[in-house]
Amino acid sequence: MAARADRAPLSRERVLAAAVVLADVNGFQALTMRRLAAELGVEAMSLYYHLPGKEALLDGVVETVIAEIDVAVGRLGDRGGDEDWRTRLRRRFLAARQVMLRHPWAPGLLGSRRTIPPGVYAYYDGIVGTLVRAGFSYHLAHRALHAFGSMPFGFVQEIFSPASAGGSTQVDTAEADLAAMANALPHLTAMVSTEAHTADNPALGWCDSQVEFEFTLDLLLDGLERLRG
Amino acid sequence: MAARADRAPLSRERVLAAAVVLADVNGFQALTMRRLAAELGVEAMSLYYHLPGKEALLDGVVETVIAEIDVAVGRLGDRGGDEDWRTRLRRRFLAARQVMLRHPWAPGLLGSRRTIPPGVYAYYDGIVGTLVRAGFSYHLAHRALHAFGSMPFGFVQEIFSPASAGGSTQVDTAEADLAAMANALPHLTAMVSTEAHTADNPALGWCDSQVEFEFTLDLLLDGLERLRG
DNA sequence: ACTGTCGGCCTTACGACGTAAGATAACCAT
DNA sequence: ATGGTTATCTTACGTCGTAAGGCCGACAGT
Repeated sequence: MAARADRAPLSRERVLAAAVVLADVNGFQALTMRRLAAELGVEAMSLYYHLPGKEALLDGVVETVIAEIDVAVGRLGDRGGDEDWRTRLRRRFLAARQVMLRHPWAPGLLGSRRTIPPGVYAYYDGIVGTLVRAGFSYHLAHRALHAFGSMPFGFVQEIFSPASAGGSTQVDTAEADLAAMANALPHLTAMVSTEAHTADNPALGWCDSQVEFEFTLDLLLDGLERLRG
Repeated sequence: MAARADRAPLSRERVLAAAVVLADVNGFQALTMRRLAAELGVEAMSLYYHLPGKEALLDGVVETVIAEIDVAVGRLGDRGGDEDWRTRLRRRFLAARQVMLRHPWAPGLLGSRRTIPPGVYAYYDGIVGTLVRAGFSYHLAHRALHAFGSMPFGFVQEIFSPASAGGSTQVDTAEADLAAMANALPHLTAMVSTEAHTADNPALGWCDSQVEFEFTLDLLLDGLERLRG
C-alpha cells in the first residue's frame, strides 16, 4: 500500500530528516521513538521497518550531520591546491562549525557515540591528504589529527556541556556568594572581571565562542607548522 | 533506626562511593538507581533519603571524582614556586590523568554534565594563579583555559567515545573491505600502515593514549609560552 | 475475477527506568 | 507507655525501547 491515509510514505531518509528537525526544535532529549513517530503521524513501531532500532537512528542522524558538513566543506571548492595548508584546514573547520551552530545538540551526540560513521573516514582522509601534501610525515599528521580533536567537526569538546543539550542554564549568583567567591577564588574572579565576557559572537557553549575557537585553532596550526617538514 | 538488619547504615558518602565502584566494575550504563540500591542491599527509593534524585547522584559522583583529582594533584606538593609554569601544569594535568585512567567512564560523564561542581572553580583558580604568576595576562590566561579544554582533568575529549562508556568495540574489518578502503582512503590507510599503532601505553580511548595526550599538551604549552609576557 | 504473496504500518505487551506518595519500623526523649 | 523523628520499604504511575504478531491494501500469476 502507498500510505495508510494520505500521508506521504515513510523512508529512512524522511525519518532521519524528521529526527534532525525534532532535535533542532525540541532539544535532543525529545528525540524518542514515540515522539518522532508522532511527529511523522505514525506509530512508534512503524519506524522499525525503516531502522533496526534507536542506536541505528542515532547513527543515521550522525551520518546526516556529517553529510551536511561535507556539503558545507565541499562548497569551499577543492581548487587552489597552491593554497597554504593552514588556511585550507582553517576554512574547512570553520565551515564545519557553521553546521554545528545550526545543530547545537550535535556535539553532544557525536561525543556520546561509540561507532564511527563511514563518511567520517573519507573526511579524515582529506585532512591527512592536505597535511602530507604540505610536507607532513604520516607520523606528524597522525598526531595532528589527535591534537585537533573535534575541531575538524567545528567545535571544541567542553567539560560540562552547555544548555544546548536541553534544559536551562541558570547561574544567578547572589551578591553575597559572589563576595565570598572573590576571597576563595582570587585569580578566577579577577580574570572574569577583567574579561567581562561580552559573548556577542556565535557560541556553541560557555567556552566555545567563535573567537576562542579560532584562537585555539590557530595555536595548534602554528604549533604544527613549526614542527612540519 | 540504625539499620534494617545488620547492614551498615546508608549515607550520602557511602552511596556515592558505591556508585563510583559500580560504574568502575559494571560500566557507566549500569549506574541506575535500582542496581545501585541492590548493590547496597537496599531498595531503590531508600536512596532518595540521601539524594534528591538521579541528577544529584551524578553531580555527587562528579564531585567525588574531582575530589580524587584534587587529592592526586595535592600530593604533588605546592612547593617549588620557582618551578617553570609549564612543568607545573604538566604535572598537574598528568596527575589528573591518573585518576581518569582509574575511572574510564568519567570523561563521558563530565562531558554530559550541565552543571559545574563547586570544587572545579577552586581547581581552575589554582591554574589561573599559576599562569598569572608566570607573567600571563588575564586575557591570555583566559584563552589558555579554553585551549586546554578538558586537559586539566587529564583527558582529551574525543568525538566518538571509546568502549569505556559501555559495550564492546569491534572493528573486525574483512580483508576485501580493507583493500577497498585503500583505494577510497589512500592517505588514511597509508598513515595507519606507517604508524601501526602499537597502543602499548595507557589509553583512555582510541585517540587518547598517553603519548598523544602529552604531545598535544606540549604543543599547547609551547604555543602559549611563545605568546606569554 | 480469484487468490496468494508481500510490503508497510499498527496493536498489544513486556521489562526497565526514574520517582511521587505514603506506609512502616526502629530509635530517642519524655 | 507515648509521641516524634529518622531511615527504610511498598506500591504505583508514566515513560522509555522494542519483541511478537496482526492487518490491510497493492500487485502477480493464473
